[in-house]
Amino acid sequence: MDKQTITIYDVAREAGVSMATVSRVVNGNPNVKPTTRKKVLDVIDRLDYRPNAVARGLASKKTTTVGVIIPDVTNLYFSSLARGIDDIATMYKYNIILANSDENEQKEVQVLNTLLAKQVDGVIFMGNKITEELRAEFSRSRTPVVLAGTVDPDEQVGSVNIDYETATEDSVDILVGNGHRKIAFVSESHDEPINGQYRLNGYKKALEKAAISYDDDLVLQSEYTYKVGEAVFEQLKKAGATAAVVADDELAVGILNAALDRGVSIPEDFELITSNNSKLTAMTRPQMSTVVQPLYDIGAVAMRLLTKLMNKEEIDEKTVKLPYTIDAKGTTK
Amino acid sequence: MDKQTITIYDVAREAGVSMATVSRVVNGNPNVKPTTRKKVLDVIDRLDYRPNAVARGLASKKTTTVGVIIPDVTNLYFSSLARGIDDIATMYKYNIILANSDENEQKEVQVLNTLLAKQVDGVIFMGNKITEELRAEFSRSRTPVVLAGTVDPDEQVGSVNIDYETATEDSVDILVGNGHRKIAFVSESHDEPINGQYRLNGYKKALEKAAISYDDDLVLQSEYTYKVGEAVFEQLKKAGATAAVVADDELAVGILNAALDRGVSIPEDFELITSNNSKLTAMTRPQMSTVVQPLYDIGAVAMRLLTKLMNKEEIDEKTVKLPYTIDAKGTTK
DNA sequence: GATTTAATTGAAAAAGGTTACATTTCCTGT
DNA sequence: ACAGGAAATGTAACCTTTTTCAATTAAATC
Repeated sequence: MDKQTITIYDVAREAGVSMATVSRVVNGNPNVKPTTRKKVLDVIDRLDYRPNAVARGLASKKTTTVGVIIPDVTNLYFSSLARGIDDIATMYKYNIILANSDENEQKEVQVLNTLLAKQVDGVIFMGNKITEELRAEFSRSRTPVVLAGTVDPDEQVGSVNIDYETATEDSVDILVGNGHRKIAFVSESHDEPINGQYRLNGYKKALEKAAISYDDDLVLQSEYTYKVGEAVFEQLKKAGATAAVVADDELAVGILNAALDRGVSIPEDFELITSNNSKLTAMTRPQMSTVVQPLYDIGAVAMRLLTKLMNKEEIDEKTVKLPYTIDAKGTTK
Repeated sequence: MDKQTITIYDVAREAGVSMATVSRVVNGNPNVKPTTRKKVLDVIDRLDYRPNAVARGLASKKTTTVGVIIPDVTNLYFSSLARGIDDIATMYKYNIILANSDENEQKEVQVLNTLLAKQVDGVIFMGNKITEELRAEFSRSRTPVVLAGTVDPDEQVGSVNIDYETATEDSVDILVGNGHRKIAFVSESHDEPINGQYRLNGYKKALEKAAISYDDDLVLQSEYTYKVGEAVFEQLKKAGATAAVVADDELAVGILNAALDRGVSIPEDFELITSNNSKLTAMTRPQMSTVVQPLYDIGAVAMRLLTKLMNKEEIDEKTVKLPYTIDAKGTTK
């Protein structure tokens, strides 16, 4: 019934040339006489021929599609990265297959496998921990992978991020400078190197510099959601914290609001620095002081790096660290 | 060098059967003798064979991939829909190609075309206005399309949304009930039927019921971003508005903060009802009163509807309206 | 044990392109 | 006018599956 899809054969026949020639003009191959090109182009236009990307992908072994594994599109941190990724992907004529993983290791592996089955030309992974299984899949397939906003201590694959350690150190420095001695550090699980290794290290270093002894009660592991803010704030108060560095904006807003709802003045009674500079940080009152990560750029650069990898271009540095700043807004003095 | 990709041929040879048989066991076709199945399965396991989805797509004319056109992943309204879409897609073994359109008509058409070229089995479109060109592409291709959070007055394609007209009417009713006579309506362009037709109608109806005459100065068209909130609020004050119904959460937060920053008490001096119930509405102080749209569900139901369409199942109703409620929180009395 | 009938399996034709290689056409110089 | 090389075009193999249809094998019937 819908046999009306017209193929390269039809064009070739109508134009009186071989399909190879049609293929050439479609792909912009210069080895075609201008008059022939015009003739073919006219037929393509008349027949409204649209090349079948699947067939093309099979024949050329390139799908111009990259897989993007994201914990949750609904999280502004990740969606900002994703936006950067997609824009650059579009610029280089790639499409994005986006898959939510919920940071669930099983889902991650499964999703990666279906992406590879679909023959994506590359993969951008956002998450936190690179499990052994994941790493194994990465190297088993010859498909290039770039991590965005994610670190792999082993540096096996490409990655783009910031220096989380010094960013956290800088944040704590500010709070120390404002006179705090009971500074909390709130992040997701320390199993994730980005938290348990880099950020925590930065936190410890800053404490050390200030000769403040490390207090386990001030280091909290919590999921990154708005609603746990209340509970976290309670814990912070119980531990006697007077300031906190928080690794996620949404969580930070939860903590901020929990404080405000309890009549705590911010930044007078409690100071807060968050880590991502997603849109949210400007939307609270007071506005949140934050590490300014170039979110969009992290995504964009990751995608750009991936294009190079897919092109087998020479790469000077597989791991790129983008600069960050710290924007002291309303939640710090 | 990477000729190590093993195909169905390799499996067939190793297992001593034809590729047809391998294909059958891979696809769970019951017409295979159990012993043969086991034999093939063993080889598949040993060789770690993974079917090539592209070849499969070419042969079967099904890619188990759907295209999703989204204005901006970074907007919580849309990303919430997207999350619903992806979850249901995953449930039905589909993947999502996500493409940002920026609500740019040209981009929309272009993106749709590349999605169709990639032979997606279906398309979910989020946007606002369905241009003629877009509609033409929709019907030219035989690919099923479902609109999510988007209306097509012509109801040519499937769509899932809420009743924007009554939702807006209800919102205005509340403000009227609170004694307001100068109620503003702020949305994006009225060229989009969802605003210019449905919401505006609801707004007018409510005014009429309350015998309030329509005042053009109280009806603003603005882009949906946080940063224009300031300017919009200024306009609202100038027009003498004492309350507003806003069609987008991010914009509403902008307006709210602009008011607060100017020392306007909310809801005492100014009331505000927003429209999407994205996460944001809970994050402001005061929390925003809002139309509660089942965002995730709109996406989920849209995707579910699309699976039916792709399956050529009988559909009772191509247009589904999900229920909404109104949650009067802190920005209304 | 011969026939039917049903269950398995295989051969080969798609599916719609790309591309290496062969062939033909076109120029240029002599 | 013709060799020689470049440019343009065509031929056909290939990419990896699915799927139709025919062929084979096994099971069932009397």
